[in-house]
Amino acid sequence: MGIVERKEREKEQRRSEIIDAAERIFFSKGFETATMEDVANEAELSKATLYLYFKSKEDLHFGICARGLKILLEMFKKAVSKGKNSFENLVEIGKAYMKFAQKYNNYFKCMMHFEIKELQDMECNNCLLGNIDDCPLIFLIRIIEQGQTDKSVKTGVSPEVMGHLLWSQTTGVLQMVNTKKCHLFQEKINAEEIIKGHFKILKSGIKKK
Amino acid sequence: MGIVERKEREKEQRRSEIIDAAERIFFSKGFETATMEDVANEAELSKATLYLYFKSKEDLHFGICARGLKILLEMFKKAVSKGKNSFENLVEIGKAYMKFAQKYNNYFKCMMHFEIKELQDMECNNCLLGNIDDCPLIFLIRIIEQGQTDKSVKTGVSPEVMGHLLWSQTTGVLQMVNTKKCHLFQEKINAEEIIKGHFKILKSGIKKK
DNA sequence: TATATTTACTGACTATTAGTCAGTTTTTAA
DNA sequence: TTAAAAACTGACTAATAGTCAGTAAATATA
Repeated sequence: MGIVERKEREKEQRRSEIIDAAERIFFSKGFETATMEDVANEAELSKATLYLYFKSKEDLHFGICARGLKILLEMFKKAVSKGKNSFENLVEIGKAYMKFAQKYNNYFKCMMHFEIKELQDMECNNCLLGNIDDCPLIFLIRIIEQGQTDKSVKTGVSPEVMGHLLWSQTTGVLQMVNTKKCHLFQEKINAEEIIKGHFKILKSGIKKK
Repeated sequence: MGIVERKEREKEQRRSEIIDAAERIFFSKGFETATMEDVANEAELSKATLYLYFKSKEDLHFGICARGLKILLEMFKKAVSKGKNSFENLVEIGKAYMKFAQKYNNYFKCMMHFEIKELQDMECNNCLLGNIDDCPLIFLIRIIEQGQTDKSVKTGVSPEVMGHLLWSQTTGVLQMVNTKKCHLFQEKINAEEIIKGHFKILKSGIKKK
């Protein structure tokens, strides 16, 4: 009977509408300041209803992050069709991550904010990435594997280690650029320049030849 | 009259005792979970008294961070006496940061946690580093300047940009290693290896020659 | 069609905690 | 000895995450 399916669809729909509302509220007011009551009003539901769909504010926060990760993974997938070889694909992935942090900077901030929190409820106690099967980091590692196979990427560091490194280094840079704008302005440093420099360093290192 | 000086000393002392108590509580219970009441009990003062010394929980949190930054700067200063030239000093500074994040991982976490928060009270709305005159990042930039002068460090990227980059890249890596232990274990990756790889990449880049 | 059951939802509640303030105690000055 | 200033606190408020008993709506059953 199709009623069960329809109900499931509607349930998923509600869940999605709540995340929509949460995004509008969280993105405009900030995660700390926004309240579940705010989200409930925005979603035209009672607060208690939110708790039928999300077990905590944290869980709702994670719901938004999951969307962000999905977008990011799609961008990574598109990026790898651009390069001539795996090394260039890595560069493209880097650019994609950069673009994501700019274009979807609300999602990016959301994810950073979630990562650093002392999580209470989540099974996997400390890792956003670990909660998503098909995650950008795993995808990145696969490309590095390919690159080491087709000899376009340096060996000597395992794909897992290199993947975690590129990911965390780039995340660190984007975090600085995205969340510390005022500091950069004080120092009269331009975000573009930072990111250009990041790729430059990653490619050729800091020691003068 | 020495009474004024003594009073000032005692006031500073109290402030310091409160931070001591806050560290014990925050480090053991976590920043979110720990309450001002907990800190007050630990400091054997009333909660209201805490607010005579710190204008908010955030401000107290910042008090702990400031201690961490002070320790880190001292470690940076010690580190630069080790290398033969400025390039090697940079490597030593990197190692020092790494050691700091391990040995004083409570302070490190505290600082990361503070950085990501949506700050309300602080004058400089978004930057921990901007609140400290004599900060590790500025120190790092000075060493890069020296390195570019004595030709041991590559030019082409300004000291400010390179400093921000090395800082944020390394922070990103340490953040991953320090706050996502469980994820690393799942992937069977060792923290040492990550950090070794980080320096390797920073020095020579990722592209196979 | 009438009734029972399951599902979706909510108003009113509790518990917790950051931050405040009027007032007390202690120390210093006159 | 008394007045003034400084250090401190108990008892409070306001805000908000999370709960729960109960209502309303949709679906299944007879």
